Amino acid sequence: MRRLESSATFLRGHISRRIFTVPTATLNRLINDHLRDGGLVEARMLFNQNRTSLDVSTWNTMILAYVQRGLMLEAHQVFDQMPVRDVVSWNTMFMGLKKTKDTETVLRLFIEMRRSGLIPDELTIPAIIDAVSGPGFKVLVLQIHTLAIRLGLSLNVYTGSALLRGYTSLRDLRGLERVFEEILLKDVVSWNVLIMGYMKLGFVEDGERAFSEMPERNIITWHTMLIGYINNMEMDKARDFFDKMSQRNVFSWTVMINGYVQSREYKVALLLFREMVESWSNRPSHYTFSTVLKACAASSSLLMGRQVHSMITKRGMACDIVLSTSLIDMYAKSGDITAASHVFKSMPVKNPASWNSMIGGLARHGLGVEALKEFERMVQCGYKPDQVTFINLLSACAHAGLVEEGEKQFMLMGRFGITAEKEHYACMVDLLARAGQLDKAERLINGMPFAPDFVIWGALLGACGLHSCLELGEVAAKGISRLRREHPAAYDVLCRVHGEKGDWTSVMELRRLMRKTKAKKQDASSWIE
DNA sequence: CTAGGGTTAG
Repeated sequence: MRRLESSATFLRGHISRRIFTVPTATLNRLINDHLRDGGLVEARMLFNQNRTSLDVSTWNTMILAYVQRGLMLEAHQVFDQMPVRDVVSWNTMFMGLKKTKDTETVLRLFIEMRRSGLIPDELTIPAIIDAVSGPGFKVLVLQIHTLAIRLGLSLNVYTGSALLRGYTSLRDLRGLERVFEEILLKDVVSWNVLIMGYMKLGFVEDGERAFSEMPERNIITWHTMLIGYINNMEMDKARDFFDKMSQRNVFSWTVMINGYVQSREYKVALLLFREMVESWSNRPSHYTFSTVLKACAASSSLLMGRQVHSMITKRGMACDIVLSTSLIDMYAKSGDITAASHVFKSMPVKNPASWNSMIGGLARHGLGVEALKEFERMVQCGYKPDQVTFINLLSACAHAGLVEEGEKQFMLMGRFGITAEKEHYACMVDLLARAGQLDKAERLINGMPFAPDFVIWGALLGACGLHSCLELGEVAAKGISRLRREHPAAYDVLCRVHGEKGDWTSVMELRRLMRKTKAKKQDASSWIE
C-alpha cells in the first residue's frame, strides 16, 4: 500500500510533464482515487493530460463521475469526445439522463446506439424504459420487449422488472403477467414491481395474492402494498396493513399520514402524526413535516401548525425551501397572515412556489393590493411568474374587487410566456361576475378556447345568486348538471368558497344541485391547489 | 468501469 502511494505521488509529478506513458490500470486507479476524495478537478486534469492513451473504462469512469454529480452537460461532452464507446458508456449516459427526465435525449441516443451496431445488455433496458413509459408509446414498449426477447434479455431480472414497469404504464395486465412469467429467477424487486403494477391497474386482490405467494418480502414490499391500498382508496385496509407491519420506519409513517391527507381525513392524519411523535419510534423527516403541514393547512389547525413549526426550527430544518413554503401556506390557510409573511420574509432563498403561496395567502385574506405589490416585487427580484402565480393574482383581484387591475394582468400574462388556461378564465369569470358584469362574464365564457368546466359554471352560478340573475343562473346550473361526472369534490370547495363570503343563496343552490346530481366525496385529488 | 422497486411544497 505504501509503495502504491509513493508511486502514485511519483507519477503525479511526472504525468504533467508527459514524460512517461502511464499504464492505463494505474491511471484509472489514480483517477478513481481523486474522485473518491471529491477531487473532480484533479481527476479531470489527469484525464485531459492522458486523453490519447485512455482506455474505454477510464472514459466511462469519467462520465460516471459527472453523472453522479448530476452534471449531464459535462458528461455529454466527455461522451461525445470518446474515440470508442462500449455498452457501459451508453448505459451510464442513459442512467444519468433518466434522472433528469430528459426522455427526448434518451430516445435519440438509444436509436443512435442501435444504429452503431452495439448490442444492448441487461442494464440498457432498465435505463431507457422510463423514456417510453407513458401514453403514446405503446408500440415502442412492445418493440423493446421484442428486442429483449430476441436478445434473450427478458429472462433477466433487471430487464424483466423494467418491462413490468413498461407494461404497467400501458395499463396492460396481460403483458404485465406475461413478462413476469418470462423472468427466470424472480427476486424481491421483481415481485415488488409486479405488485406495484397490479395495484396501479386497480387489481388489489391480485396484488394481495402476489404478496402472499412471494417467497420473501422486504420493507419496500410492505410500502408498495400500503401505497397500493391508499391509491385504490382502501383506507381501512391500508390502516389495518399499517398496524400489522412487522417493521416500520419514517417512510411507513409518512406514507400512512399522507394517505389520510390524500383522502381528506386531515384530523386522522394529525392524530397519527401525534402518535408517531409521542411513540418516539421514528423521527419525522422533512417529507413527514411537509405532509403534516398540508393537513394543518387543509384543516386550519393553527395550534398544531405552530407546534410543527417549532419542531422544524428545533431540527434545524427551517431553511428548507419546501418546508418554508408549506409553512407559509399553512399559516395563510389557517388565518395567520402575519406569521405567513414573517416566514416568507425570513427565507434566505425563495423560489416561484414560495412567492405563489405568499401571494395566494394575501389573496385569500382579501388583501388584493398587497398581493399585487408582492407580485411586482417578485418580478423585480427576477423570479419568473408561472400559471399558479396568475391564478393567485387574478383571484386576489377578484376577492378585492379590483376589476380593471385583474383585466390588465389577464392581458399581460402573455408577456411572461403564459397562456391562459381554464383556471385563469375561471378567475376572470369570477372577477367579472362578482362585480356584476354578468354579460361580460358570459361573453368571456363563450369566447374561451375550451369548453367551460365545473369551476367556471360554479363561479358564474355563484355570482348569479349574488345578483339575483335567474336566467343566466339557469344556464350555469344546466352547464353544471352536464358535467357532474367530473370533480365531485369541486362541489365541496365551491360550497366553502361561497359560504365564506356569506353568500348563502348560491350555497343553497349548490347544495340542492349536489343532492340532485348525487355528488360523492370520492375524488381525492385536488383540482386547484 | 453501470445496478432494477417505495414519500415532499405553490
